Amino acid sequence: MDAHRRVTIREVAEAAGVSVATVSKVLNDRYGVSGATTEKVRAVIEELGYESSLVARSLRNTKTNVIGVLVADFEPFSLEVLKGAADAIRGTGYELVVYSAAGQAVEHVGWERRHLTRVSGTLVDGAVLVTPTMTDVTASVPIVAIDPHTGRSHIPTIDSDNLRGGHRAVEHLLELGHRRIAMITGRPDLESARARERGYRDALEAAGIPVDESLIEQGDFIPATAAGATRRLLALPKPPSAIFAANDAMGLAAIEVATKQGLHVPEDLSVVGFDNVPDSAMTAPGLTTVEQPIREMGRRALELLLQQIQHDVPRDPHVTLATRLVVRGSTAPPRQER
Amino acid sequence: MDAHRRVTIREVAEAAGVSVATVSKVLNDRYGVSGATTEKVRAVIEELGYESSLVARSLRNTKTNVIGVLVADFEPFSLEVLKGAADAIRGTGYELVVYSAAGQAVEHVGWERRHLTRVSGTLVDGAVLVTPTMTDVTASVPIVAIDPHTGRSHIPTIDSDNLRGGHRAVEHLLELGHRRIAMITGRPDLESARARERGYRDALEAAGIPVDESLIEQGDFIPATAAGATRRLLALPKPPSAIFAANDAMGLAAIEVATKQGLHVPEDLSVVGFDNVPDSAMTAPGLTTVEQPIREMGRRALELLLQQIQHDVPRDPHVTLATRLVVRGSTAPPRQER
DNA sequence: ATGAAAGCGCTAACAT
DNA sequence: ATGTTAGCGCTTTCAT
Repeated sequence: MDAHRRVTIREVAEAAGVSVATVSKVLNDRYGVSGATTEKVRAVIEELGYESSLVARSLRNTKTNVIGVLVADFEPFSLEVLKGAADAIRGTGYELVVYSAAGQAVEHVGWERRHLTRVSGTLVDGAVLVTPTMTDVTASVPIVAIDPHTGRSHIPTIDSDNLRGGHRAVEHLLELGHRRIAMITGRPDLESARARERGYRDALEAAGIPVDESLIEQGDFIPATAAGATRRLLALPKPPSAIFAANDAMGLAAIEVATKQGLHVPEDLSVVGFDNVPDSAMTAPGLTTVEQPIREMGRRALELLLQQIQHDVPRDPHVTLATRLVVRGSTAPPRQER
Repeated sequence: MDAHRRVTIREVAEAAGVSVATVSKVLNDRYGVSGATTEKVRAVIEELGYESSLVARSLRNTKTNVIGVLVADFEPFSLEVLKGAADAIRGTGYELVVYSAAGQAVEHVGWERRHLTRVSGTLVDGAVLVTPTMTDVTASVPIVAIDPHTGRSHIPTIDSDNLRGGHRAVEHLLELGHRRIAMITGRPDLESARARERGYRDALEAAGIPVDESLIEQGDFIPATAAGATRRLLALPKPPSAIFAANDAMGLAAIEVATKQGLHVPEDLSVVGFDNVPDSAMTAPGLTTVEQPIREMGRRALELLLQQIQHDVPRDPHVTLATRLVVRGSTAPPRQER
């Protein structure tokens, strides 16, 4: 396997009959090397297939031309972010390196601190943290957080408008004529989940409908938990005519439970989700949901990071992107208008 | 931003009143450090938030406990591979680092050689190359290729059974009663595309149907090209009753063209694709297609790599995973059986 | 124009 | 048990 040991700058220097310093100068287009020598060295580099070691170079230099993206795992959200990051980095001359904590102790809160510390200052010129569990991190390079669990903080942050998204979801149900609207909430320790619930409450209050706490169930973003919540809601003396679930997975679970109980969605029960994951379009009926511009979030995070790295301009450090209501078949006016 | 400079082992040593060597020993659980000193050092590490630099450590050590995955870009195929790789790395203690050539000159054939050379020998203990354009790479670490453009080579390879997949697609159409079956082929420079075409030819011959070259159009995996090909096929004096497209994107394009011409799919024309991308399930009618187990390919690649790294067992270096026919609404018996 | 030497942060002999 | 030293591959003064 390792028939070919790594070719080092030393070997290039020896083969070209010059010093390592000279080779380094050629590599980095520094002044002070004659044309003839440059050509000679270039030829040897080509012949030996030499490529400088990213590691050695990083150790010596401050600048590496590498941007790091730190994710807890490769799941739909982070993968979509990566697409956006790739969009934004195209043509910038920077390389993108993604670190996943997947193999290590991911469950440990603070994975991002460990990883960030290991790569910042060496190896990367800046980093994007995807859904970090904490934001009180310090690093020797600029960092940007995407949708941090704890909400905005002192580090630049990209998130989407969960508050208005939640508001819009409920508004849509109100417009259809619903008055008893339940909510299955997300994990209360996550800022995004809390904002969605706030949107729900705000929209009801704006419509002059008092919030009925018995219509609010905690779902923790987990389908199984949401299924139980749905059963309880439907068993209520006065069950809701619509449910707003804090994410699509829970919304789909709610539809499944309702359908199993012989109810028709949307005729007997309307359901709205959040996220717009691919699954939500593939079921019958399609799930009405609030879309987050995840790819755009990745793009913007990278742009913000590059700005900081290149111009060192603080700019607007907190960007909130708009969410968008996607209406599909899971919502309709309630059976009996009043 | 860099209020906090990177904490180095030196600073830890000074703060603890010991030498760097001692700190290093504590970090790596080496013998020869008293309990008291160990505790003292640990405390300082905790207090200063020290984390060893991945770069410096890599430069010094042979082993880094990091696996590299090299992709040309973040697109659906490579992202699915990443999920599989993450599956396989969980609990192994290895970290996953993904390098994307996206920001650089991707179009340049041989991106993988450049990247591999830069990270191998330092920084990673092994690497997975995703759809590399070349496989005559040498590296100082074990490498595994997934679905290389050029087919199998001397390096361990994971691919899927394109030959049998193509065969199965056509077999399905034959079973439905089709006899005039056209094919829109992929990029002829890619081994996977050639294998799919071979499967098509084999299946026809096995059924005793001579291959009609006028029914074979080159589509290059590009929807627009496939659309033109479909038009030509449908304009034939004796048009085909079914089309096998070498990928889903082209299959969907074929359906679109046929529908625009007033034909009904599958009544007037059956279409089979290849890949089973999410889109193929979301259209009406759903596209019958051949599924590649992409995630599984990522998983197996990582397993194969770890085997090589850990036990150095060559094992079976070429793994071909089975493809699977997914029947949806785009195929049916031809209108007039003969 | 070229090279010798120092040092980036770390580990591993080899002293002591 | 602890420290001293050399060196991983590279860049960058500073001499020559």
